[in-house]
Amino acid sequence: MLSLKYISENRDMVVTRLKVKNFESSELVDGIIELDIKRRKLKNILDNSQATIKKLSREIGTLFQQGKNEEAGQAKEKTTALKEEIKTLSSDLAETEGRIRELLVQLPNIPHNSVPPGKTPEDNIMVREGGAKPELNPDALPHWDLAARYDLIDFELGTKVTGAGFPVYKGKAARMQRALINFFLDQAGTAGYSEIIPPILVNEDSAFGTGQLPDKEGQMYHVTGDNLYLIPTAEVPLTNIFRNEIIPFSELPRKLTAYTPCFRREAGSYGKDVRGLNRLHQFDKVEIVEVQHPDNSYASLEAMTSYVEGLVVKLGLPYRILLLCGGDMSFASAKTYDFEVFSAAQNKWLEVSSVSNFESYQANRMMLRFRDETGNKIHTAHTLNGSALALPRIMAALLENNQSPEGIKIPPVLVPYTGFELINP
RNA sequence: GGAGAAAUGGCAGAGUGGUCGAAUGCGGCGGUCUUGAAAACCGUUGUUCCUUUGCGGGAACCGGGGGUUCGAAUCCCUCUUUCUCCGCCA
Repeated sequence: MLSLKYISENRDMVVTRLKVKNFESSELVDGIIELDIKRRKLKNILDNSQATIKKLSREIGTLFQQGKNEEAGQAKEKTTALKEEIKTLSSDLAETEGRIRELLVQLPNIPHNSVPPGKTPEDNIMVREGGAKPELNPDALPHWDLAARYDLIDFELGTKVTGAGFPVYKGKAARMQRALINFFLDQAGTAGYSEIIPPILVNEDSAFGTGQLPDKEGQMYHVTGDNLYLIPTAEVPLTNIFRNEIIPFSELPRKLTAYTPCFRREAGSYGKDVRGLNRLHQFDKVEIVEVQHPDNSYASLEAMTSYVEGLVVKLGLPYRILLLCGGDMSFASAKTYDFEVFSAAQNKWLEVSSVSNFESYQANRMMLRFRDETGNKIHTAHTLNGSALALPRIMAALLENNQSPEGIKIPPVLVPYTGFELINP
Protein backbone atom coordinates (compact mmCIF):
# COMPACT_ATOMS: atom_id res chain seq x y z
CA MET A 1 0.00 0.00 0.00
CA LEU A 2 0.98 3.61 -0.32
CA SER A 3 2.14 5.31 2.82
CA LEU A 4 -0.28 7.56 4.60
CA LYS A 5 2.26 10.31 4.83
CA TYR A 6 3.01 10.18 1.13
CA ILE A 7 -0.67 10.39 0.22
CA SER A 8 -1.27 13.32 2.54
CA GLU A 9 1.70 15.22 1.18
CA ASN A 10 1.16 14.43 -2.49
CA ARG A 11 -2.59 14.31 -2.87
CA ASP A 12 -2.90 15.65 -6.41
CA MET A 13 0.06 13.73 -7.71
CA VAL A 14 -1.36 10.45 -6.41
CA VAL A 15 -4.74 11.08 -8.00
CA THR A 16 -3.18 12.09 -11.32
CA ARG A 17 -0.73 9.23 -11.49
CA LEU A 18 -3.35 6.62 -10.64
CA LYS A 19 -5.32 7.70 -13.69
CA VAL A 20 -2.63 5.98 -15.75
CA LYS A 21 -3.97 2.78 -14.19
CA ASN A 22 -7.46 3.96 -15.07
CA PHE A 23 -8.15 4.25 -11.39
CA GLU A 24 -10.26 7.15 -10.19
CA SER A 25 -8.95 7.74 -6.69
CA SER A 26 -9.90 11.27 -5.71
CA GLU A 27 -12.76 10.18 -3.48
CA LEU A 28 -10.72 7.49 -1.77
CA VAL A 29 -7.70 9.73 -1.33
CA ASP A 30 -9.72 12.58 0.09
CA GLY A 31 -11.45 10.19 2.48
CA ILE A 32 -8.08 8.92 3.63
CA ILE A 33 -6.69 12.41 4.16
CA GLU A 34 -9.75 13.45 6.11
CA LEU A 35 -9.54 10.40 8.34
CA ASP A 36 -5.84 10.99 8.83
CA ILE A 37 -6.48 14.49 10.12
CA LYS A 38 -9.02 13.04 12.51
CA ARG A 39 -6.59 10.32 13.53
CA ARG A 40 -3.84 12.78 14.36
CA LYS A 41 -6.18 14.94 16.34
CA LEU A 42 -7.42 11.97 18.36
CA LYS A 43 -3.91 10.72 18.93
CA ASN A 44 -2.88 14.10 20.20
CA ILE A 45 -5.70 14.38 22.73
CA LEU A 46 -5.27 10.78 23.79
CA ASP A 47 -1.54 11.22 24.37
CA ASN A 48 -2.17 14.21 26.57
CA SER A 49 -4.81 12.40 28.59
CA GLN A 50 -2.56 9.43 29.04
CA ALA A 51 0.30 11.64 30.09
CA THR A 52 -1.95 13.22 32.73
CA ILE A 53 -3.20 9.94 34.10
CA LYS A 54 0.30 8.54 34.14
CA LYS A 55 1.45 11.48 36.21
CA LEU A 56 -1.51 11.13 38.57
CA SER A 57 -0.86 7.44 39.02
CA ARG A 58 2.69 8.13 40.05
CA GLU A 59 1.52 10.70 42.55
CA ILE A 60 -0.98 8.27 44.00
CA GLY A 61 1.74 5.69 44.34
CA THR A 62 3.92 8.14 46.21
CA LEU A 63 1.06 9.16 48.48
CA PHE A 64 0.30 5.54 49.38
CA GLN A 65 3.92 4.92 50.16
CA GLN A 66 3.92 7.92 52.44
CA GLY A 67 0.83 6.52 54.13
CA LYS A 68 -1.31 9.45 53.02
CA ASN A 69 -4.25 7.23 52.17
CA GLU A 70 -6.90 9.92 52.30
CA GLU A 71 -5.12 12.16 49.84
CA ALA A 72 -4.51 9.20 47.64
CA GLY A 73 -8.20 8.40 47.68
CA GLN A 74 -9.01 11.93 46.61
CA ALA A 75 -6.52 11.78 43.77
CA LYS A 76 -8.05 8.50 42.66
CA GLU A 77 -11.39 10.14 42.11
CA LYS A 78 -9.82 12.60 39.73
CA THR A 79 -8.79 9.77 37.45
CA THR A 80 -12.28 8.34 36.99
CA ALA A 81 -13.42 10.84 34.39
CA LEU A 82 -10.11 10.72 32.58
CA LYS A 83 -10.25 6.96 32.39
CA GLU A 84 -13.61 7.10 30.67
CA GLU A 85 -12.27 9.67 28.26
CA ILE A 86 -9.25 7.55 27.44
CA LYS A 87 -11.44 4.54 26.82
CA THR A 88 -13.60 6.44 24.35
CA LEU A 89 -10.64 8.10 22.67
CA SER A 90 -8.69 4.93 22.16
CA SER A 91 -11.61 3.06 20.68
CA ASP A 92 -12.29 6.03 18.39
CA LEU A 93 -8.65 6.05 17.39
CA ALA A 94 -8.58 2.32 16.76
CA GLU A 95 -11.71 2.57 14.66
CA THR A 96 -10.30 5.47 12.66
CA GLU A 97 -7.07 3.63 12.04
CA GLY A 98 -9.03 0.59 10.94
CA ARG A 99 -11.02 2.62 8.46
CA ILE A 100 -7.88 4.28 7.12
CA ARG A 101 -6.36 0.88 6.53
CA GLU A 102 -9.49 -0.35 4.80
CA LEU A 103 -9.29 2.56 2.39
CA LEU A 104 -5.52 2.38 1.98
CA VAL A 105 -5.56 -1.18 0.76
CA GLN A 106 -8.06 -0.20 -1.92
CA LEU A 107 -5.51 2.08 -3.57
CA PRO A 108 -3.34 0.45 -6.22
CA ASN A 109 0.33 1.22 -6.52
CA ILE A 110 1.34 4.32 -8.44
CA PRO A 111 2.76 3.44 -11.85
CA HIS A 112 6.27 4.56 -12.70
CA ASN A 113 6.65 7.52 -15.06
CA SER A 114 7.76 5.26 -17.87
CA VAL A 115 4.54 3.21 -17.78
CA PRO A 116 2.42 3.90 -20.86
CA PRO A 117 -1.24 4.70 -20.42
CA GLY A 118 -3.71 2.21 -21.81
CA LYS A 119 -6.62 0.00 -21.01
CA THR A 120 -6.05 -3.41 -22.58
CA PRO A 121 -3.16 -5.71 -23.53
CA GLU A 122 -3.32 -4.06 -26.97
CA ASP A 123 -1.81 -0.98 -25.39
CA ASN A 124 1.26 -2.77 -24.06
CA ILE A 125 4.52 -1.74 -25.67
CA MET A 126 6.82 -4.33 -27.14
CA VAL A 127 10.32 -3.46 -26.01
CA ARG A 128 12.27 -6.32 -27.53
CA GLU A 129 11.81 -9.54 -29.34
CA GLY A 130 14.15 -12.31 -30.24
CA GLY A 131 14.50 -15.84 -31.46
CA ALA A 132 13.20 -17.16 -34.73
CA LYS A 133 9.77 -18.69 -35.05
CA PRO A 134 10.17 -22.29 -36.23
CA GLU A 135 8.79 -23.46 -39.54
CA LEU A 136 6.56 -26.38 -38.71
CA ASN A 137 5.06 -28.96 -41.00
CA PRO A 138 1.39 -28.47 -41.75
CA ASP A 139 0.65 -31.57 -39.70
CA ALA A 140 2.38 -30.19 -36.61
CA LEU A 141 0.44 -30.88 -33.43
CA PRO A 142 -0.41 -28.68 -30.46
CA HIS A 143 1.24 -29.82 -27.26
CA TRP A 144 -1.81 -31.58 -25.86
CA ASP A 145 -1.86 -33.86 -28.88
CA LEU A 146 1.89 -34.37 -28.64
CA ALA A 147 1.45 -35.15 -24.96
CA ALA A 148 -1.02 -37.89 -25.84
CA ARG A 149 0.97 -39.25 -28.76
CA TYR A 150 4.21 -39.65 -26.79
CA ASP A 151 2.46 -40.45 -23.50
CA LEU A 152 3.96 -37.40 -21.81
CA ILE A 153 1.25 -35.59 -19.92
CA ASP A 154 -2.02 -37.15 -18.87
CA PHE A 155 -4.72 -34.58 -18.33
CA GLU A 156 -7.52 -37.10 -17.82
CA LEU A 157 -5.56 -38.95 -15.18
CA GLY A 158 -5.06 -35.70 -13.29
CA THR A 159 -8.78 -35.10 -13.50
CA LYS A 160 -9.40 -38.51 -12.00
CA VAL A 161 -6.92 -38.03 -9.16
CA THR A 162 -7.75 -34.40 -8.40
CA GLY A 163 -9.69 -32.43 -10.96
CA ALA A 164 -9.32 -30.38 -14.10
CA GLY A 165 -6.14 -28.35 -14.25
CA PHE A 166 -3.98 -30.81 -12.31
CA PRO A 167 -2.08 -32.70 -14.99
CA VAL A 168 0.06 -35.76 -14.45
CA TYR A 169 3.51 -35.62 -16.04
CA LYS A 170 4.91 -38.98 -17.02
CA GLY A 171 8.21 -40.47 -18.10
CA LYS A 172 10.28 -38.13 -20.20
CA ALA A 173 7.95 -35.20 -19.54
CA ALA A 174 8.39 -35.64 -15.80
CA ARG A 175 12.10 -35.85 -16.33
CA MET A 176 12.06 -32.80 -18.56
CA GLN A 177 10.10 -30.85 -16.00
CA ARG A 178 12.68 -31.70 -13.36
CA ALA A 179 15.44 -30.79 -15.82
CA LEU A 180 13.90 -27.36 -16.35
CA ILE A 181 13.60 -26.77 -12.61
CA ASN A 182 17.22 -27.70 -12.04
CA PHE A 183 18.40 -25.68 -15.01
CA PHE A 184 16.54 -22.59 -13.82
CA LEU A 185 17.75 -22.95 -10.24
CA ASP A 186 21.34 -23.44 -11.34
CA GLN A 187 21.14 -20.39 -13.57
CA ALA A 188 19.66 -18.30 -10.77
CA GLY A 189 22.35 -19.46 -8.38
CA THR A 190 25.03 -18.42 -10.85
CA ALA A 191 23.34 -15.04 -11.19
CA GLY A 192 23.62 -14.45 -7.45
CA TYR A 193 20.22 -15.53 -6.16
CA SER A 194 20.32 -17.62 -2.98
CA GLU A 195 18.33 -20.77 -3.23
CA ILE A 196 15.46 -21.27 -0.82
CA ILE A 197 12.92 -23.99 -0.24
CA PRO A 198 10.06 -22.11 1.35
CA PRO A 199 6.77 -23.32 2.80
CA ILE A 200 4.08 -23.59 0.19
CA LEU A 201 1.31 -22.85 2.66
CA VAL A 202 1.29 -19.36 4.12
CA ASN A 203 -0.65 -17.61 6.84
CA GLU A 204 -2.92 -14.61 6.53
CA ASP A 205 -0.26 -12.05 7.39
CA SER A 206 1.97 -13.29 4.59
CA ALA A 207 -0.87 -13.35 2.09
CA PHE A 208 -1.65 -9.79 3.09
CA GLY A 209 1.96 -8.71 2.94
CA THR A 210 2.43 -9.35 -0.75
CA GLY A 211 -1.06 -8.19 -1.63
CA GLN A 212 -2.95 -11.45 -2.23
CA LEU A 213 -5.31 -10.56 0.61
CA PRO A 214 -7.77 -9.03 0.87
CA ASP A 215 -8.37 -8.48 -2.83
CA LYS A 216 -7.48 -11.74 -4.48
CA GLU A 217 -8.88 -13.95 -1.77
CA GLY A 218 -10.89 -16.09 -4.19
CA GLN A 219 -7.80 -16.78 -6.27
CA MET A 220 -6.01 -18.78 -3.60
CA TYR A 221 -6.83 -22.19 -2.25
CA HIS A 222 -7.73 -21.69 1.37
CA VAL A 223 -7.14 -24.43 3.90
CA THR A 224 -9.91 -23.38 6.24
CA GLY A 225 -9.17 -25.92 8.96
CA ASP A 226 -5.89 -24.17 9.73
CA ASN A 227 -6.55 -20.85 8.03
CA LEU A 228 -3.61 -21.22 5.66
CA TYR A 229 -3.35 -20.47 1.97
CA LEU A 230 -1.67 -22.49 -0.76
CA ILE A 231 0.77 -20.14 -2.44
CA PRO A 232 -0.13 -18.85 -5.90
CA THR A 233 3.56 -18.03 -6.41
CA ALA A 234 6.82 -18.35 -4.46
CA GLU A 235 6.83 -14.56 -4.34
CA VAL A 236 4.58 -14.82 -1.29
CA PRO A 237 6.77 -16.89 1.05
CA LEU A 238 10.03 -15.48 -0.35
CA THR A 239 9.12 -11.82 0.09
CA ASN A 240 7.54 -12.45 3.47
CA ILE A 241 10.82 -13.82 4.73
CA PHE A 242 11.62 -10.13 5.16
CA ARG A 243 8.34 -9.11 6.75
CA ASN A 244 8.91 -6.90 9.81
CA GLU A 245 12.63 -6.81 9.21
CA ILE A 246 15.13 -3.99 9.12
CA ILE A 247 17.89 -4.94 6.75
CA PRO A 248 21.38 -3.51 7.33
CA PHE A 249 22.59 -1.31 4.50
CA SER A 250 25.49 -3.62 3.76
CA GLU A 251 23.15 -6.55 3.12
CA LEU A 252 21.26 -4.88 0.27
CA PRO A 253 20.29 -6.12 -2.18
CA ARG A 254 18.92 -9.44 -0.96
CA LYS A 255 18.34 -11.81 -3.85
CA LEU A 256 16.46 -15.07 -3.45
CA THR A 257 15.25 -17.81 -5.72
CA ALA A 258 13.01 -20.78 -5.17
CA TYR A 259 11.28 -23.50 -7.05
CA THR A 260 7.77 -24.20 -5.81
CA PRO A 261 4.56 -25.59 -7.11
CA CYS A 262 1.98 -22.82 -7.43
CA PHE A 263 -1.74 -23.12 -6.90
CA ARG A 264 -4.35 -20.89 -8.44
CA ARG A 265 -8.08 -21.35 -8.42
CA GLU A 266 -8.41 -19.28 -11.61
CA ALA A 267 -12.00 -18.64 -10.74
CA GLY A 268 -13.73 -17.19 -13.76
CA SER A 269 -11.26 -18.48 -16.36
CA TYR A 270 -12.91 -20.52 -19.04
CA GLY A 271 -12.66 -21.09 -22.75
CA LYS A 272 -9.90 -21.64 -25.23
CA ASP A 273 -7.04 -20.32 -23.13
CA VAL A 274 -7.32 -23.19 -20.70
CA ARG A 275 -6.51 -25.95 -23.16
CA GLY A 276 -3.64 -28.27 -22.29
CA LEU A 277 -0.88 -26.64 -20.28
CA ASN A 278 -1.96 -23.11 -21.04
CA ARG A 279 -3.72 -22.50 -17.74
CA LEU A 280 -3.56 -24.82 -14.75
CA HIS A 281 -4.58 -24.93 -11.13
CA GLN A 282 -1.24 -26.38 -10.12
CA PHE A 283 1.99 -25.62 -11.91
CA ASP A 284 5.71 -25.39 -11.25
CA LYS A 285 7.65 -22.20 -11.26
CA VAL A 286 11.06 -20.89 -10.35
CA GLU A 287 10.81 -17.42 -8.94
CA ILE A 288 13.37 -14.71 -8.27
CA VAL A 289 12.84 -12.07 -5.60
CA GLU A 290 14.90 -9.06 -4.72
CA VAL A 291 14.86 -6.55 -1.88
CA GLN A 292 16.63 -3.44 -3.01
CA HIS A 293 17.51 0.12 -2.09
CA PRO A 294 15.00 2.54 -3.68
CA ASP A 295 17.79 4.24 -5.62
CA ASN A 296 18.69 0.98 -7.33
CA SER A 297 15.40 -0.80 -7.78
CA TYR A 298 14.86 0.21 -11.39
CA ALA A 299 18.35 -0.87 -12.31
CA SER A 300 17.45 -4.17 -10.67
CA LEU A 301 14.24 -4.39 -12.66
CA GLU A 302 16.25 -4.11 -15.87
CA ALA A 303 18.82 -6.60 -14.60
CA MET A 304 16.12 -9.11 -13.72
CA THR A 305 14.54 -8.62 -17.11
CA SER A 306 17.85 -9.26 -18.85
CA TYR A 307 18.38 -12.30 -16.70
CA VAL A 308 15.01 -13.78 -17.69
CA GLU A 309 15.71 -12.91 -21.30
CA GLY A 310 18.91 -14.92 -21.06
CA LEU A 311 16.90 -17.96 -20.01
CA VAL A 312 14.51 -17.94 -22.96
CA VAL A 313 17.42 -17.26 -25.30
CA LYS A 314 19.29 -20.29 -23.94
CA LEU A 315 16.22 -22.41 -24.43
CA GLY A 316 16.04 -21.22 -28.01
CA LEU A 317 12.48 -19.98 -27.75
CA PRO A 318 11.12 -17.10 -29.82
CA TYR A 319 10.10 -14.45 -27.34
CA ARG A 320 9.00 -10.91 -26.91
CA ILE A 321 9.17 -8.55 -23.95
CA LEU A 322 6.26 -6.26 -23.27
CA LEU A 323 6.14 -3.20 -21.11
CA LEU A 324 2.70 -3.39 -19.60
CA CYS A 325 0.42 -0.41 -19.91
CA GLY A 326 -1.28 1.08 -16.86
CA GLY A 327 -4.49 -0.79 -17.43
CA ASP A 328 -2.89 -4.22 -17.80
CA MET A 329 -0.61 -4.00 -14.78
CA SER A 330 -1.30 -5.67 -11.51
CA PHE A 331 -2.68 -3.73 -8.58
CA ALA A 332 0.55 -3.77 -6.59
CA SER A 333 3.09 -3.18 -9.34
CA ALA A 334 4.76 0.09 -10.29
CA LYS A 335 6.26 -1.28 -13.48
CA THR A 336 6.01 -4.67 -15.11
CA TYR A 337 7.63 -6.43 -18.04
CA ASP A 338 5.88 -9.51 -19.35
CA PHE A 339 7.67 -12.22 -21.26
CA GLU A 340 5.85 -14.20 -23.89
CA VAL A 341 7.17 -17.13 -25.85
CA PHE A 342 5.75 -18.21 -29.17
CA SER A 343 4.16 -21.61 -29.17
CA ALA A 344 4.21 -22.46 -32.82
CA ALA A 345 1.60 -25.15 -33.24
CA GLN A 346 -0.98 -23.13 -31.38
CA ASN A 347 0.31 -20.10 -33.25
CA LYS A 348 0.07 -18.21 -30.00
CA TRP A 349 2.12 -16.09 -27.64
CA LEU A 350 2.14 -17.50 -24.12
CA GLU A 351 3.04 -15.48 -21.05
CA VAL A 352 5.86 -17.21 -19.21
CA SER A 353 7.18 -14.50 -16.95
CA SER A 354 6.21 -11.28 -15.35
CA VAL A 355 8.94 -9.13 -13.83
CA SER A 356 7.81 -6.31 -11.58
CA ASN A 357 9.07 -3.57 -9.35
CA PHE A 358 6.64 -3.01 -6.50
CA GLU A 359 8.66 -0.14 -5.11
CA SER A 360 7.54 0.28 -1.50
CA TYR A 361 4.02 -1.03 -2.03
CA GLN A 362 4.58 -4.47 -0.56
CA ALA A 363 7.26 -3.21 1.81
CA ASN A 364 4.82 -0.77 3.37
CA ARG A 365 2.34 -3.54 3.91
CA MET A 366 4.84 -5.80 5.58
CA MET A 367 7.08 -3.23 7.28
CA LEU A 368 10.12 -4.23 5.28
CA ARG A 369 12.77 -1.61 5.84
CA PHE A 370 16.47 -1.01 5.66
CA ARG A 371 18.96 1.05 7.61
CA ASP A 372 20.70 3.69 5.56
CA GLU A 373 24.41 4.09 5.05
CA THR A 374 24.86 6.23 8.16
CA GLY A 375 23.09 3.63 10.26
CA ASN A 376 20.84 6.29 11.72
CA LYS A 377 17.79 6.33 9.53
CA ILE A 378 15.34 3.66 8.54
CA HIS A 379 13.56 3.69 5.20
CA THR A 380 11.10 1.47 3.40
CA ALA A 381 12.83 -0.89 1.00
CA HIS A 382 11.75 -1.75 -2.52
CA THR A 383 10.75 -5.25 -3.55
CA LEU A 384 10.87 -6.87 -6.96
CA ASN A 385 10.12 -10.26 -8.32
CA GLY A 386 9.93 -12.19 -11.51
CA SER A 387 9.18 -15.62 -12.83
CA ALA A 388 12.29 -17.36 -14.01
CA LEU A 389 10.38 -19.16 -15.32
CA ALA A 390 6.87 -20.60 -15.22
CA LEU A 391 7.23 -24.14 -16.46
CA PRO A 392 4.08 -25.39 -18.18
CA ARG A 393 4.01 -22.87 -20.99
CA ILE A 394 7.74 -23.26 -21.50
CA MET A 395 7.10 -26.96 -21.76
CA ALA A 396 4.25 -26.35 -24.19
CA ALA A 397 6.39 -24.14 -26.42
CA LEU A 398 9.35 -26.51 -26.30
CA LEU A 399 7.19 -29.48 -27.26
CA GLU A 400 5.46 -27.67 -30.06
CA ASN A 401 8.40 -25.75 -31.50
CA ASN A 402 10.84 -28.64 -31.38
CA GLN A 403 8.66 -31.34 -32.88
CA SER A 404 9.93 -33.10 -35.95
CA PRO A 405 9.25 -36.32 -37.79
CA GLU A 406 11.96 -37.98 -35.65
CA GLY A 407 10.50 -36.79 -32.39
CA ILE A 408 10.76 -33.82 -30.07
CA LYS A 409 14.23 -32.38 -29.74
CA ILE A 410 15.49 -31.29 -26.35
CA PRO A 411 17.37 -27.93 -26.31
CA PRO A 412 21.11 -28.59 -25.90
CA VAL A 413 21.31 -26.65 -22.60
CA LEU A 414 18.81 -29.07 -21.09
CA VAL A 415 20.37 -32.30 -22.32
CA PRO A 416 22.82 -32.50 -19.37
CA TYR A 417 19.77 -32.31 -17.14
CA THR A 418 17.44 -34.65 -19.00
CA GLY A 419 19.96 -37.24 -20.01
CA PHE A 420 18.26 -37.63 -23.39
CA GLU A 421 18.18 -35.57 -26.57
CA LEU A 422 14.99 -36.70 -28.15
CA ILE A 423 11.48 -37.65 -27.18
CA ASN A 424 10.29 -40.30 -29.57
CA PRO A 425 7.76 -43.09 -29.48
C1' G B 1 -3.51 -35.95 20.09
C1' G B 2 -2.52 -36.04 25.97
C1' A B 3 0.38 -33.88 30.37
C1' G B 4 3.63 -30.15 32.12
C1' A B 5 6.92 -25.69 31.58
C1' A B 6 8.04 -21.28 29.19
C1' A B 7 7.79 -16.67 25.83
C1' U B 8 11.53 -9.85 28.19
C1' G B 9 15.86 -5.30 23.83
C1' G B 10 20.70 -8.06 18.17
C1' C B 11 21.79 -12.39 21.65
C1' A B 12 22.05 -14.28 26.78
C1' G B 13 19.47 -13.17 31.06
C1' A B 14 17.35 -10.25 35.78
C1' G B 15 12.90 -8.20 37.03
C1' U B 16 6.30 -11.09 40.21
C1' G B 17 1.73 -4.45 41.13
C1' G B 18 4.28 1.96 41.81
C1' U B 19 9.40 7.12 38.11
C1' C B 20 10.74 -0.08 34.29
C1' G B 21 11.75 1.22 28.02
C1' A B 22 13.24 -2.16 31.50
C1' A B 23 19.39 -4.37 35.77
C1' U B 24 23.64 -7.09 34.22
C1' G B 25 26.70 -9.63 30.58
C1' C B 26 27.90 -10.38 25.45
C1' G B 27 27.74 -8.27 20.73
C1' G B 28 27.57 -3.42 17.83
C1' C B 29 29.11 1.78 17.41
C1' G B 30 32.30 6.08 19.17
C1' G B 31 36.50 7.45 22.14
C1' U B 32 41.14 7.15 25.48
C1' C B 33 45.65 4.35 25.43
C1' U B 34 48.96 1.96 21.27
C1' U B 35 53.56 2.42 15.64
C1' G B 36 49.14 -0.82 14.62
C1' A B 37 46.05 -4.40 16.88
C1' A B 38 44.45 -6.84 21.28
C1' A B 39 43.46 -6.05 26.35
C1' A B 40 41.78 -2.40 29.72
C1' C B 41 38.92 1.87 30.65
C1' C B 42 35.01 5.71 29.32
C1' G B 43 30.71 6.79 26.56
C1' U B 44 26.78 5.14 23.43
C1' U B 45 23.36 1.51 21.66
C1' G B 46 15.23 -0.55 19.97
C1' U B 47 10.70 0.41 17.10
C1' U B 48 6.06 2.94 15.91
C1' C B 49 3.05 7.16 16.33
C1' C B 50 1.77 12.47 17.83
C1' U B 51 3.92 17.38 18.34
C1' U B 52 7.98 21.15 17.08
C1' U B 53 11.16 25.22 11.59
C1' G B 54 14.89 23.20 14.91
C1' C B 55 16.57 21.94 19.90
C1' G B 56 13.18 19.29 22.22
C1' G B 57 8.49 17.38 24.37
C1' G B 58 4.77 13.42 24.64
C1' A B 59 2.32 8.43 23.98
C1' A B 60 2.55 3.22 22.96
C1' C B 61 5.23 -1.37 22.65
C1' C B 62 8.40 -6.96 27.63
C1' G B 63 4.81 -13.35 21.95
C1' G B 64 -0.74 -11.55 19.86
C1' G B 65 -5.60 -9.99 21.65
C1' G B 66 -8.82 -8.86 25.78
C1' G B 67 -9.58 -7.85 31.15
C1' U B 68 -8.66 -6.32 36.58
C1' U B 69 -6.34 -1.74 38.88
C1' C B 70 -5.41 5.12 40.24
C1' G B 71 -1.13 2.31 38.25
C1' A B 72 0.63 -4.10 34.80
C1' A B 73 6.69 -6.82 31.98
C1' U B 74 4.60 -8.36 36.82
C1' C B 75 -2.37 -10.47 38.38
C1' C B 76 -6.67 -12.86 35.34
C1' C B 77 -8.80 -14.78 30.52
C1' U B 78 -7.76 -16.28 25.59
C1' C B 79 -4.97 -17.36 21.23
C1' U B 80 -0.20 -18.46 19.11
C1' U B 81 4.60 -20.33 19.43
C1' U B 82 8.70 -22.96 21.76
C1' C B 83 10.68 -26.71 25.11
C1' U B 84 10.20 -31.48 28.07
C1' C B 85 7.59 -36.19 28.67
C1' C B 86 3.93 -39.68 26.49
C1' G B 87 1.27 -41.42 22.13
C1' C B 88 1.24 -41.56 16.72
C1' C B 89 4.01 -41.04 12.26
C1' A B 90 6.99 -39.67 6.68
